[in-house]
Parts: sequence; structure tokens; C-alpha cells
Amino acid sequence: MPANRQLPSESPVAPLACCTLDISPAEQQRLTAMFKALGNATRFAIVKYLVTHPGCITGDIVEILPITQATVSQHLKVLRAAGWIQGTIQGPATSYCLHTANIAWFRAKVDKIF
Amino acid sequence: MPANRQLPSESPVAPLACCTLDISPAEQQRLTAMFKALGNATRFAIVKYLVTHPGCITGDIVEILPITQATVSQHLKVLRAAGWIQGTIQGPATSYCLHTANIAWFRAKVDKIF
DNA sequence: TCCCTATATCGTAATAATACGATAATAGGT
DNA sequence: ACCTATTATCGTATTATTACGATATAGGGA
Repeated sequence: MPANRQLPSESPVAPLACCTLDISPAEQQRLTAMFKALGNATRFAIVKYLVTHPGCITGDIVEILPITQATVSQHLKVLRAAGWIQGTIQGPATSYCLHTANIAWFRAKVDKIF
Repeated sequence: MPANRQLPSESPVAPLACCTLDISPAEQQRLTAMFKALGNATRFAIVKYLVTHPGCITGDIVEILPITQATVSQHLKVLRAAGWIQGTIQGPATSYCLHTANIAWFRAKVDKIF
């Protein structure tokens, strides 16, 4: 009878293979967080919108999506935490744009792995 | 009082913006499915292992991960459905490797968007 | 100071994802 | 036909995510 080995879904998983890729646990976690953040239709739509509308504010995004302001705000928080976007406070509003440095890092990592 | 507009999380989200990126709803769904699939530490570990161990069988993956065979099988199914990997039956076992064509498509799309 | 606008956060209900053990299915050998 | 090895699927408990309405926070006038 094996011990109960269920793990919380986001705990790091360390394979015991003899040869593995050159990715640190921290990088791996950062990568999966970025993948996970865009693995949602609403968040993908937000990022897609930001590509063509850099510098827009939260309200602009709320207008184009069929969800409430509270939910959009929550999604923006997730995208910011994952590193996809960057928000700068402008008066009472917050202006958002893509976090180009992090995105470049993401692409470089993906290119390196695959 | 606004109508209840909560949507199931994976339904396509169509922004009303004047100008959007050249991505069809189907492509968008395929992309988010691929992002979502790798947005999990266990599945990322599986794909990472397959990079260095192409052609390995399910049992090999089960051995290097601290989870049961049933769970690994489930994750492999998700990765296959998303298009990251490809399985070929070899006797009673199934040999897995990366789905290079789909991965190339993914990278091309990401490169195009960002 | 008192509003108005814009965002963020809280609490919560409903849904989805993840993991398990148990069991079914499939291929190959005896 | 039977047994073994390998993988897939089923049913289910637990946890995580997503969405909402309500409320709090912060900036900029009047």
C-alpha cells in the first residue's frame, strides 16, 4: 500500500530523470504560471486586446468584454502576477500594456525548450 | 439591473473592438487549450521529460513522477488533446513523443502575436 | 471637505480541475 | 484459453478557479 502522495496542484514537481533540460525550478514555475495565465479565454482576450490597444485603461477592457468590472480586475491581477502585462497608475485609472521584457523571456525559453 | 451574464469559463470570448488581431476563434481556442495544458506543473514536467526522452512509454513517466499511474494517464490525455504530444501504441504499451508540427504551429502563432 | 470617477478587494456560489483507488481494456506470450 | 504487463477509464473526494454583487480605496475636481 503506497503512502498517500497527492500533492497540491501547484507544488513543484521534480522528476528523477538522469538527464533533464536546463531549467531551474524557479524558471519552470514562472513559465507554467505564464502558460496558465493565458490558458483562459477571457485573459487571452485581454492580452490580445492589449496588443492592438496598448496603454488602454481597465474601463476600456471592461467595455469590450461581457463580464463585470470586478471579474476583469481579477483577471488583470492574474495577468500582472504572471508577468504578461504591466499597469501604471494614471490618476484614478490604471493604464495597461504588455510587459515586453517578460514576454521576450517567455518566447526565448519556449524557443530553447522546443 | 444587468442580466446574469456569467459564462462557462471556456466559452469563446468575442471582444467588440474596432481592430483586432488576425486570429480566428478556432485558432484562439486551440492556442488557449495549449497554454492551459502546459499551465500545470505535472504536465510541464511530462513534456519536459519527453524533450530529453522521446519515445518513452507511460510507465517511464509514471516512474519519475510522484503521482499514480491513473493520474499520469489523465495528464497524458490532456496533453494529447491539446496537441503537445503524440502517442503510438506499441504492443501493450504506448510510446509518447512531442507533436512537433503542433508545437511549431504554437510557436509561430505566439511569434506572430507578440 | 464633499462628490464623482475608476479600480481594487471581499465574501460567496457554482463550476472545473486534480488526485486517488478500483476496475476495465488491450496486447503478447505460454 | 489463461496469465501477465501495460495503459485507460470510472467514480469520487478535495481543492482551485471563475464569476458575481457589494463594498472599499484612491485620485481629481468643485
